[in-house]
Amino acid sequence: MTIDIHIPVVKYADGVSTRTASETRAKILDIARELFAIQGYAGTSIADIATRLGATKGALYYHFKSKDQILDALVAEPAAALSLIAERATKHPGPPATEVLAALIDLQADHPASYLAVYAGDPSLLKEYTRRHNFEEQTDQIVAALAGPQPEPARLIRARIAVTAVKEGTMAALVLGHGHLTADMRAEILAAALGALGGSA
Amino acid sequence: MTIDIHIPVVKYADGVSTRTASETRAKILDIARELFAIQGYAGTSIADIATRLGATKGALYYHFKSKDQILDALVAEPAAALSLIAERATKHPGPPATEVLAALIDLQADHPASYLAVYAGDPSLLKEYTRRHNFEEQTDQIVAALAGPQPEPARLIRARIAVTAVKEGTMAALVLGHGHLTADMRAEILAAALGALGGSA
DNA sequence: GTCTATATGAAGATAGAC
DNA sequence: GTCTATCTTCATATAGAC
Repeated sequence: MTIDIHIPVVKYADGVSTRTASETRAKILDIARELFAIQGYAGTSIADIATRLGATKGALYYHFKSKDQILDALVAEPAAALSLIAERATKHPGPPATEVLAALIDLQADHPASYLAVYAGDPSLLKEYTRRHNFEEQTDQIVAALAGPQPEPARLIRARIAVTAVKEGTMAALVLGHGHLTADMRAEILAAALGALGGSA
Repeated sequence: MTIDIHIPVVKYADGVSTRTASETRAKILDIARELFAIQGYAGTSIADIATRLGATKGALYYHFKSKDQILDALVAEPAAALSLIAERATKHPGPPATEVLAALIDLQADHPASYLAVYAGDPSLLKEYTRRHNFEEQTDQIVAALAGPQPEPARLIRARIAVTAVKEGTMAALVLGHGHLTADMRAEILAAALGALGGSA
């Protein structure tokens, strides 16, 4: 899950040599992603991140104004993607389940660590983040779309299970595959989710 | 999810009338269960719990020596039950999947809120609690037992999805049913999980 | 059993030197 | 861009009166 980044030393006109701010920023986000996933958002301190960065809190605050901002930066991209999936799923009357579930798999595969931390359900993160964005509602929309119009409770449950299945399955597959998701695995996860969703689709 | 408890006023020989310690203790655990589930372990303070209790932190510390102890008390029972399921699943060479998954459903239905908080994967809680107990290993054992001997990666993934399916499905069903799990729903969840698990069982 | 008051420490955040 | 030093807030936990 850790990404090796080659850090170039940049020469400025005035002769100051240093790592670029954007490189450091990216590194901070990598560390935060991992720690939030392991310890949760509330369970991770700025000091934790700074230590792993090999720097001090002061340095970190040069790059981010607050802990919230780190979270925002981390979550922004996958949040937008999830929002798009929810929107599409809701718009069309009966979107093929296969399509929606596949989109969820690909979303998570594209943003493994941050998606994991966000979507895996860290309560402290959800609580903090829901003040501005809205994950649960988007998930609910996707579940509702999968369940179809006027669903029985049983159908709703199965839809929710299917969504969770792609989440857990993709996460597990990424772990087994050291960060890479094979086409075979993707198909397998999709099949399992559809198996859970059951009849009609 | 909140349980209405009738609080008896106890008359002691010396004339002191008060709520019994065990009643208050139980109430504290109820509140902690709920808050931990919503905000996470790290995201919930002793003050939060005391406020909801309508008492002060000092009073709370009379009943529990530390925040850790509240967690321990909360988790002890479902943890023991999960441990038993894992043990049984591992012992018998090829335990019927239906049996194992049903046991998981019933476990969660019997301990909804605390099981939810424990098992739903609050990272801060996991981190804190894994120092003494071991949930992930037990889950892994159950997954391995479901997958069978020398499983392909795909089979492992499906087994993990099946376990997650009963977790999520039961939780969703309990929410829909206001805390009660009907036999129909139980069967539906089991079917969905088996559908995700796929061939052979 | 519950209260008030307080000790102690950790965490988020800022100021200003280098 | 990074450091040290410091401020502030909030959390866990304790002490002792009632």
